[in-house]
Amino acid sequence: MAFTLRAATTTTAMAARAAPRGMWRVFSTNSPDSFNPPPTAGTTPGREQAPPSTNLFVSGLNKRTPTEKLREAFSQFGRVVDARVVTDRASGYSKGFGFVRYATIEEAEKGREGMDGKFLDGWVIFAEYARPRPERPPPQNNTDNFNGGDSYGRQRYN
DNA sequence: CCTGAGCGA
Repeated sequence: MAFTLRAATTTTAMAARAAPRGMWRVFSTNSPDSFNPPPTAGTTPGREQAPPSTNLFVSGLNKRTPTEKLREAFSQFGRVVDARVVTDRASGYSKGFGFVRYATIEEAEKGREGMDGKFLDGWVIFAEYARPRPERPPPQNNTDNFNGGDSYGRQRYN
């Protein structure tokens, strides 16, 4: 009577290393009893979404995801005119988010609905409309910037 | 080389 010693193989954590850590942040958004939505604070300036445009803001990117990877990922839903992963100019590393510009707003909408919440390089990405932003930092001390001296950007406050 | 909310040189 000899029992075959079958070692309880270490079948632990077999998928724990197959997914990045940021993956679980999506599933950990449950509040047991702390369900208290602020009744008086329904609008948070800054967190609101931007109006539909051809420009998309993609966040949640893997910091190692290159621009071309972002482009070809969004190209499945439309014609990407321009794609860019924002990288820090000082170090050159990605900041974890980027921008994708489609040819039309229709394609941008399909791309947003098609890529929002999807996986890219093992990370759940979020796609939303990018806010209109000045191509240049806010006016500070432009003493020689009257109205016709736009030598850097084309967008002005008029 | 970084590990995570975020809107770009």
